[in-house]
Amino acid sequence: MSAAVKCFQSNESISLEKIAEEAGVTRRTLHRYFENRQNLMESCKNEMLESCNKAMNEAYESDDDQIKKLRNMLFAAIEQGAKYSFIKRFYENSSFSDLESKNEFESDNVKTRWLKIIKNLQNEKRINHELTINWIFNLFGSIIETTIYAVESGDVAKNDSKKFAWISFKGAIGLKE
Amino acid sequence: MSAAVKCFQSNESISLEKIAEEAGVTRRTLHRYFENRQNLMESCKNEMLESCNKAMNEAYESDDDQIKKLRNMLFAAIEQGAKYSFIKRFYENSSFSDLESKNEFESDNVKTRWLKIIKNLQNEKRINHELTINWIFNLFGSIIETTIYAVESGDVAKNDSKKFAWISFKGAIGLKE
DNA sequence: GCAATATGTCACATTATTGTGACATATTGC
DNA sequence: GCAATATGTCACAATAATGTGACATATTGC
Repeated sequence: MSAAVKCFQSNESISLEKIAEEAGVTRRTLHRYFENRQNLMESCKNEMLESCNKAMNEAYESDDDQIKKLRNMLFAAIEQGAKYSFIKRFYENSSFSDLESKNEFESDNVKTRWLKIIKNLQNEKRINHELTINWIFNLFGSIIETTIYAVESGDVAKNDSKKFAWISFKGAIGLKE
Repeated sequence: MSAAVKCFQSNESISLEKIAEEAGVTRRTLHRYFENRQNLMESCKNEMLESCNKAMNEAYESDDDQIKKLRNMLFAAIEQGAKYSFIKRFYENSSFSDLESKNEFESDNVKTRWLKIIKNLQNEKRINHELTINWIFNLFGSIIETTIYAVESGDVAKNDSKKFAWISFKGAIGLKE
């Protein structure tokens, strides 16, 4: 599955042959574990979603301070790397949209927690009042993806990446610490 | 070509049949103008690149103030919409990478101008000194794409979008006006 | 209206991908 | 070591996408 996620990253309609090769098995073996492409994607989705949710929930619970919760959720998502990118594209890309949606409950839980933080900060006038929550949500995801891409492509040193992401996200929403 | 760009947006390996349908012609007609998929992509790339370069160069020249130049370049890119997204993915996505690279000179010109602004602002200590130029470059592209996506998906009102993008980009790089 | 050009329709060969069956060969657990 | 399980190899059918030729039908420019 991680081979598949890696492959889907580069090209969403990559052949199963390539995925099998990346995984170090034959296509025949791949077919033994996953009936078809749809099924493989579904499995990847469920696995990666679970992993992302777990990481972000742990990040949420890692601290009592709201801003540290938020920062740690950002860091957790970045650390998920390809898994996060896969899930993100899943929920916004039409070509993935013919798959069923399970695990929504858990995912909603993460999103609900995240939204609660942002709403609180907004009420406390600690973030720019001109921006909408929807915008901030998109921005959050976008900065995560940018960070993952920047590290993966070698544009930015891995050590710097999380720091940069947090500085930029804070600034982008005008967060006063 | 605009039909193709629109289609490639949703799914990079969409069938030529679908593209023809979107364009309101037969696949046979599509084949009369473009030898093959590669050729169609190449043509799209050249057309969209020219359009983006033109818009961003005009934006650069639209004002004498550096910050307004930068802001207008951001706005111009956002207005390019699908064209910009296509070009952006072109230069970062491996699945596009088997195409030739023409028009690089013009593109470099835009990038050179953009970099000059950022370097100046950095020298004048008007942007966050912790961030690298590479990071800022990635961020710039990322905020543009987020904006285009947010408008297209209806998450953010078209009127607000450019304002949000500028507020967020300014904040993300710590720009002091 | 007529010639030139553009597009549509249909048929066809080619190719890549997919999914599966049958059987051989590794690999594992005990 | 031996049985059970996992994987590999090969063959094959089914499908979808692609590119092209031949000819019919619109559409355009003058």
